[in-house]
Amino acid sequence: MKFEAVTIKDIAKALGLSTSTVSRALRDSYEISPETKEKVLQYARETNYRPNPIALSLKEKRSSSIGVLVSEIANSFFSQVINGIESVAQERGYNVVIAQSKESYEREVSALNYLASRSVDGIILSVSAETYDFSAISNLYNKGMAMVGFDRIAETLQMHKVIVNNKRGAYDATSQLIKNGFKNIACIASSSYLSISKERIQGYIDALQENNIKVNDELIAYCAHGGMLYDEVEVAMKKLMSSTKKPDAIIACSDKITTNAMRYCKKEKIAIPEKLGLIGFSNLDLTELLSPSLSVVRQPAGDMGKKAAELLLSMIESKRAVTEFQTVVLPAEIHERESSIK
Amino acid sequence: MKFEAVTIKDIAKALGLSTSTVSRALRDSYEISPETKEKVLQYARETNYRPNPIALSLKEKRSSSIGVLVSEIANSFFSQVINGIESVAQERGYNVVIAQSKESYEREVSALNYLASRSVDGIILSVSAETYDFSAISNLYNKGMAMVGFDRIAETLQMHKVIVNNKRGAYDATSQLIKNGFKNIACIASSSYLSISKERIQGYIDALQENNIKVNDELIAYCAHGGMLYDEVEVAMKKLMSSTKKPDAIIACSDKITTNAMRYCKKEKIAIPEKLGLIGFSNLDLTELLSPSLSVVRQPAGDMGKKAAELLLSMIESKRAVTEFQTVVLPAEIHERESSIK
DNA sequence: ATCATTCCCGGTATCGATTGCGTAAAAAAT
DNA sequence: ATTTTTTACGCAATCGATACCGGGAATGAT
Repeated sequence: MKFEAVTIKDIAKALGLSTSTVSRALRDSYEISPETKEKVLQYARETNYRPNPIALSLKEKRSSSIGVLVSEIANSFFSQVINGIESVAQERGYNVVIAQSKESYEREVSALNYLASRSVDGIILSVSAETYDFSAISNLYNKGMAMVGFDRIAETLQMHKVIVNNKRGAYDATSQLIKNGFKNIACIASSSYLSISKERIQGYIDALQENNIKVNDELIAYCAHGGMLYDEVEVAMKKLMSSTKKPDAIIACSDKITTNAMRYCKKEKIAIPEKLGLIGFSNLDLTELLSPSLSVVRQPAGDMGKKAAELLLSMIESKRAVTEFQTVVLPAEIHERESSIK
Repeated sequence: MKFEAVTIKDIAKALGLSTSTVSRALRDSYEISPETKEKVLQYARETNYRPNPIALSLKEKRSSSIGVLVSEIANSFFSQVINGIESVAQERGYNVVIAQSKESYEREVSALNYLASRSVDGIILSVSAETYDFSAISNLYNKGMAMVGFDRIAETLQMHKVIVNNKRGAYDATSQLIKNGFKNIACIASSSYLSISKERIQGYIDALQENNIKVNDELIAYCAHGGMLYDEVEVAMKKLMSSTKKPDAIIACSDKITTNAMRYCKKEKIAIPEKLGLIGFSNLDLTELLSPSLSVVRQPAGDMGKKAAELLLSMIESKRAVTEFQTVVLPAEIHERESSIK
């Protein structure tokens, strides 16, 4: 048995009316007599009639759905963002279609094409760690697809963006390590291509310079896959820990990097914070239960998702082309716990 | 500017052919001459033609999309399940539409109607903690909507189901606490309505009885919202800790309950495992970094999602009605760490 | 040269809902 | 009683793609 919904045609046939009359009755048109309206409405209620959204989409050339492209759903930050997006979308009658890039440029491009070919009305995306060529995105964008970027954004593209104050977050985190007596602070970032990496590293550098600490390139490491793989974080940690001036603290620039760095320390029995201070960007909601409790820079992920969805829907629903682009910058929260206090 | 894709009509007009010819050429019909085919295919490639899935959906009466209904996306277990579902769906040309119940029966029903009205071809769902009336689900199911349940299933409904061996998982976890010398073991479960609660409690009881420990109802607590709210877990913990025979260990039956119980202990300075042993169901991927490292029963969430998606797609794509229903039971993994070892 | 067959392709209905236009019947105006 | 207006509804096109049916032209057969 196949799921078959009641159509306007069924109602028309049952009541001996034409489909146009039924349609107009349902939309409460003045051209329909009160008695006919009542009959139609009652029958529609009884049969639990719902307009077929696919037929509507075809007619209206819009699908009332938005695509979300992230590197990985099973990542607390992204799932919190999706949570925010979904709440706004649901409220406004849109559904959310999700796709993952798994930090692969290739998968990102195919996911974009997939979403476009699935006729979503707009796309909210955070680029993969491998992405430095934004032409696939800009092509789609230039064809008129509504798009909003968040977190990892394509800097060169003119579009609405939702980010946190990454530089400030990293600056505050680094300053805090300095204030707590750490002298030789290293930084592990995601892929060097990413906007967030650049901004966070800049915040780190600014804090060092403001405290008259020389910036040492040897103490900056990158993870090409955004820390998704434990191994790349281990490599980065090994490199840092074997540098000529061994660091006494680390600022980690993403969720996965932070936790994988912690894993490495546990494995190598490096005491945190005694031997190595640690603070990292993270949206896990139990960092205070870690051992030691973890100091984090937290992004307001839910709010970011909500804001991105609102921007996208306003673009989709605006009559004329959008020419002014907003970059919404939300504040990052710092939670100082044990891991960054000597 | 609105996103406008190339249609079959555009191709027909450009090449001076009819839409039917173009359609057939694209589908490589024998009725079309090789020259015409080549012209059409080339033009389609140049213009990056993609068939409009909405038009196809309307014609074929299927949308090539599946709905997923979970209580909360931002929950590691569910996001891992969705991850698995998405990987299978993507591969088979389906997209995934997500909806959340937030543990509310009302939201669950409206989300179900929403998904059905959005013309998904099938639904994968895990019921909310509030749900004990499965009529909304069975109504939809009886109308012919393909559905697969996972984790929290509707026991009375005849449908494909994917679960873990909950009884065994809880049995093993409890046995382990007993083996480690805990004498007075309490259990905190989700809502008493849920299949998983019943099964896990049964596993707990079986383990106690097998070890000749009297089951004490005072030591079984429930969380109506599945532990989603910290407060309900705190209430449960307080109740347990003030019972006549104060427990020396706890088995927690969901992700949120486990971590919130740990939060409570931290807040109340109850030493784990010295004062209170703890083991819980959880799919967080950093439980080994917690303080103390947390003993968990872990569900193979990704595999559950994959299996559920495969079952659903086979249902959707099968010609005839499905009459034999599978219940796939995957093993739960036990990870013994510090929190359950005295 | 005439008829039949094959090859290629176009016309049109269909899916469900909306909407501009046309129109019969009833009501109102003259 | 005739004309005009209003009421209340149906017809048909539309959105994009597919598929059944039908038909013109070229080829082959007789």
